[in-house]
Amino acid sequence: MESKIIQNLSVDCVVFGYDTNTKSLNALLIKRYLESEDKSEILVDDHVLTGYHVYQDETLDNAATRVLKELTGLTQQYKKQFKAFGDPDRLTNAKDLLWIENEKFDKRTVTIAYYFLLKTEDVDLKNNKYDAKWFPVKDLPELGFDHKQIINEAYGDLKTKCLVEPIIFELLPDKFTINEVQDAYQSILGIEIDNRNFRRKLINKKYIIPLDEKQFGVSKKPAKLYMFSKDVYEKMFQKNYLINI
Amino acid sequence: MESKIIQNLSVDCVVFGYDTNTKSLNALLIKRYLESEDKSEILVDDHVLTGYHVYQDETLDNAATRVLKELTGLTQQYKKQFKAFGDPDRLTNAKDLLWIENEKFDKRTVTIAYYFLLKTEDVDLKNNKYDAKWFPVKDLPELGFDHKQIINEAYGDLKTKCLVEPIIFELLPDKFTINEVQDAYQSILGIEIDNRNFRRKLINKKYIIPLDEKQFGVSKKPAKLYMFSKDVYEKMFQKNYLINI
DNA sequence: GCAAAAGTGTTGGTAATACACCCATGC
DNA sequence: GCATGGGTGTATTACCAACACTTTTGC
Repeated sequence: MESKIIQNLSVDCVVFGYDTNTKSLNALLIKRYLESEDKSEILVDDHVLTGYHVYQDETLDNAATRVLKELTGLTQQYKKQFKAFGDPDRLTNAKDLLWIENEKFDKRTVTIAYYFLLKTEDVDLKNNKYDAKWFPVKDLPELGFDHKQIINEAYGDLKTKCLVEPIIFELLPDKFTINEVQDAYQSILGIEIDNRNFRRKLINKKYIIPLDEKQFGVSKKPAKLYMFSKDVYEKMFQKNYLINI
Repeated sequence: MESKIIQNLSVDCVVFGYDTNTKSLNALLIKRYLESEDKSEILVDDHVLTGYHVYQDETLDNAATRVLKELTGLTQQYKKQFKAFGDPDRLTNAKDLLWIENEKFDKRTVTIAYYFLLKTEDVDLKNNKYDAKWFPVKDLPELGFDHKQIINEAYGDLKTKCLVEPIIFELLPDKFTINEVQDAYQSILGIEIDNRNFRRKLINKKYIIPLDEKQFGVSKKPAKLYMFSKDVYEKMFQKNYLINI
């Protein structure tokens, strides 16, 4: 027995994928395309986030996880519910109205927005049934609904959060070099960091574990690899209560 | 013409009020009371957050502001939308079901939860039409629905946020003493802070403005008063990008 | 004059910043 | 052997943490 969907409630997923090679934070978007009935005219041709209605018997978190799995096959990624978007006019520009009419959902739909953190390379886009593609967060295409706003707010939340929580490691491979971490911070925050100071700071953390391994297959001097220990991190931060206003 | 409500969507407001005298962070709760038809039996007698359904033509933020105004008369308080709660079973314990039947709203209602920060003394509870009362966050009464969870998550968010943003001043009067700030931090975070270090730290901030005024009407040595300048604060923090993981 | 809370200084350690060159490797 | 990115050290300054007594006031 299929469960029914809640007409006026959806989840939307901002899927952030970081690409270590291009040093770019990307968002995964799907195509929205609609022709007129006689196919003479393109009515809608832009991109949107993946999302879907919430089922009657489903939690919000599960709905988001389901949508992510449907899109990427992945299930265990870092997930955060970061905001609900529910303005009465959030779906009411001309293209959106056409689309809604076609898809038959409620003009006043509230969406619970999540973002996911993962590595671009973890998603196989070949044969993706939604024709999903990565777009740099700093160079987004035309977006339907209020999805540009949703992505930008998610990005803002991510920037704030990565200053105080070690979520940068969700965006990097399990084994990484110090410079890769630095590049990720620089790219995401749009700042420059002094390499010597950054190395010292990171290497001194007990939860940054040096490995007896180096990169291979790189065309220059291979760098030492490290990993992040969530266990060590969490044990340390029973205490950390530093007021920093 | 009255606008229609959205049956399965509500906002709930965690109204935090800090009491400078008792040094207690409180939440404002209203009574939920229901008798059986013959009045022989009390069916429901506990407390809940204030909340209400969202109207069709209303933003989520406006719904929350409306609910706060209805309850307290206040309109300009610090407000944060912090999470949506939408588990299918969030309103399904026995008392909640009785209540829902009586009030005729949807068992599967998603609520967008906000918290507000203000001073206990700003709210006049005399003649409050909802019979609202303050309860210390650390000593909550029996609560209906999932409202204990909502309050606790709001409190958690507040604790995190007051470490990195100057929202503590939303909870204090415009003119405050250094010790009042310290007391507020200690009470909210449940920590002890060294008074000398704390004073030095705070007084050195350019956005903590010393006033040519002292307390009066206190029964011991009156303390110097300060105020917080949001303008100065915001001008400073164009830059502050310190990674602190 | 006394109870209560306000207010005050120093030291040692830790962490942030600023800054420029050598090194190891693959090709 | 050379181009590329990896890796290194020091001095200065700023902030944090620990710690106990004196001062001012209202009563």
